[in-house]
Amino acid sequence: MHNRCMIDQRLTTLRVFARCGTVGATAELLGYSPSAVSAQLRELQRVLGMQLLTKDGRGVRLTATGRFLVEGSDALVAEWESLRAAAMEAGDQVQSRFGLGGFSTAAAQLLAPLAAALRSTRPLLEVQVLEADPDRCFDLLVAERIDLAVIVAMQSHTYVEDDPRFEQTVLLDDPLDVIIPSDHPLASRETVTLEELASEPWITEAAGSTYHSLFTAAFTAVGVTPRIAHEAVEWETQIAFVGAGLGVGLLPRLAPLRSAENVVRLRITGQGKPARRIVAAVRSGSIASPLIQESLGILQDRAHRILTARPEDDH
Amino acid sequence: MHNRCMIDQRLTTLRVFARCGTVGATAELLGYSPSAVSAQLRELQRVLGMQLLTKDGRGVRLTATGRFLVEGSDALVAEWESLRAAAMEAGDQVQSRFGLGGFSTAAAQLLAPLAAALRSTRPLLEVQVLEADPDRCFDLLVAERIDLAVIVAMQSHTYVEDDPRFEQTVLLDDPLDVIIPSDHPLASRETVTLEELASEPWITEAAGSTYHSLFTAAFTAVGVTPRIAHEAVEWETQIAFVGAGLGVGLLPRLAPLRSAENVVRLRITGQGKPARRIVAAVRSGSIASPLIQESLGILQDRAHRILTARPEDDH
DNA sequence: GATAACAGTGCACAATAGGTGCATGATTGA
DNA sequence: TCAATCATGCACCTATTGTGCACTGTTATC
Repeated sequence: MHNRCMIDQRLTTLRVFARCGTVGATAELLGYSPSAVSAQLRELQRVLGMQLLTKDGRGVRLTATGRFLVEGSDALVAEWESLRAAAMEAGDQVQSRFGLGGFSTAAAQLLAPLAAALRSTRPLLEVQVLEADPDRCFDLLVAERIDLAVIVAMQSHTYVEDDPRFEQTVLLDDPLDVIIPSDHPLASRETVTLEELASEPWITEAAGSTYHSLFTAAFTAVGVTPRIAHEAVEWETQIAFVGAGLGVGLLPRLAPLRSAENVVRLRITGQGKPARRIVAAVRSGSIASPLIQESLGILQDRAHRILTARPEDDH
Repeated sequence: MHNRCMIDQRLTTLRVFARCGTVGATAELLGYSPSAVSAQLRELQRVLGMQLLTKDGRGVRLTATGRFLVEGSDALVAEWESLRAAAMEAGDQVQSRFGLGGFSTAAAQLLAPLAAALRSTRPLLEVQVLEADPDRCFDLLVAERIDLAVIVAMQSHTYVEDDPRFEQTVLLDDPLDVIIPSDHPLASRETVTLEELASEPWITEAAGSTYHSLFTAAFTAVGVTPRIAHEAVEWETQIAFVGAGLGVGLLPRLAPLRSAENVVRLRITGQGKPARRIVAAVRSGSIASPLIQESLGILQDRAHRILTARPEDDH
């Protein structure tokens, strides 16, 4: 795998390790074997004459020096990205490989169209789309496997909003709609408020999942405590539950209802208009790249079109 | 040759090429064969998807993009150097290899003592000294063959004083002394002025050489036009000429007279006290490194001792 | 204008850096 | 105590990368 980055692969490996914490996970992310990662890190220490790692239980851990180096290298990587982007623009050059990453609905609704659009505007570009959850997207960005990620803005243990390694752009606030069985009394309505559904049995994701906190936030915003009846992992499952009359649920507008039987989607009105914020993330420095800029434009255009589409247009 | 730099070798090659202008010279400087350099540059272009070089006559030349990339990479390299230096300090680590470069007298009078001092204070450090003229020293710095260079501050075609790639520290102003035959009427004097020697036949380096401009500058400062009788390339030759009674000459204090027969060294007094400025140069960013700092200290100490030594102490 | 010198590149071949897979050792939790 | 989890060392292998030489195109010299 040829590296188009000018920063030594071993340093990149160290940076990925800093995110992953274990040699094994680092290897998996970079597409190496654990021994290769181990050897790379050992070699890096030898070459730099620094001790970067120490044994820690059955694993290894960064030393203070190692952490220092990783943190300092953020600026280095950003500098390179920015230089490459500027050189691209200055020379009117074409990028050859472009990696995109995003979580399920984003991949389907935003990245797939983007890839298609880029294929027509830049036939020479080799676009690769990887479906991955937000956390992994950041890992993939650091590992240089992808160049642009579409994620749900949400704090998680491995990610903070103002991480200097990434630059982020808001694409859209994806509103949450309500899905209810088509034989529900409110099914003929155009819109509904959360208060009106306060006593319904709700279907949501498992507590602790990424979207669960979004779910609870939506209700606390309007001062309602929903009764959680069922849990589902995928939207399809949740839709099926609703279709079976087990309860009602929240579905992001981006998630398509497709030809789901017995389920209708209603927009939420009232003070609490829950939404999930969807942002694009790139490595710091690369945002000025023309390819990134074009991609962000296409994504935002697509996002706008989705937001302004009529509720029935579910495809 | 393991690279302790985290910047891709191919980019370093491009940077060296930018200084050398030809593939062959680049290869020589980096210790590669021309084909290897050619292949590296081709590969770099492929990987980055940029055209960096164009044919130019029987050689190749950087494109605008290439120049842009090289210039931009200066900051990148400096950033890395600075990061490495900081990590070294933070982790109290020992550097393993340390390359020194300098022109003849500097190598003998300053670098050799420095290397000796470092060998005792840091036994693990592998010190390498390369004698090279100032121009080549800068090439060697860029090529990462050396880490510190001692040069005579003087404009030349490939070097400008405020090159962002280098950081420079004045070590000493090496005064030029006069050397005259010991049977010369003025030989018993302690000091002399240039005016007193205005009518003597002078021995200097060939016109166009690095030191010739220094020579003429010394005389124009006091409004005297010397009569140049002979030309020599090495100090030893010049001293022999003076010893043979062919004329008088200027000799930097750093250059030792050793056991030269029939020659005495006199200090110059009066308004025109010619000197050559000797500076240490390092890659930008690395100046904060403890090793560099220690070395600069030793060099300056040594320089001070040379300046304050009595004139007779010539060894 | 012929010819020699020079600069860069392509190709066959060789060296070696670097990756894989497995076995091993060390540590933690059940 | 045993199984699970991690890192690492080793033997082996791959493929990246460098070398040497031949070849082409360009410039300078006579």
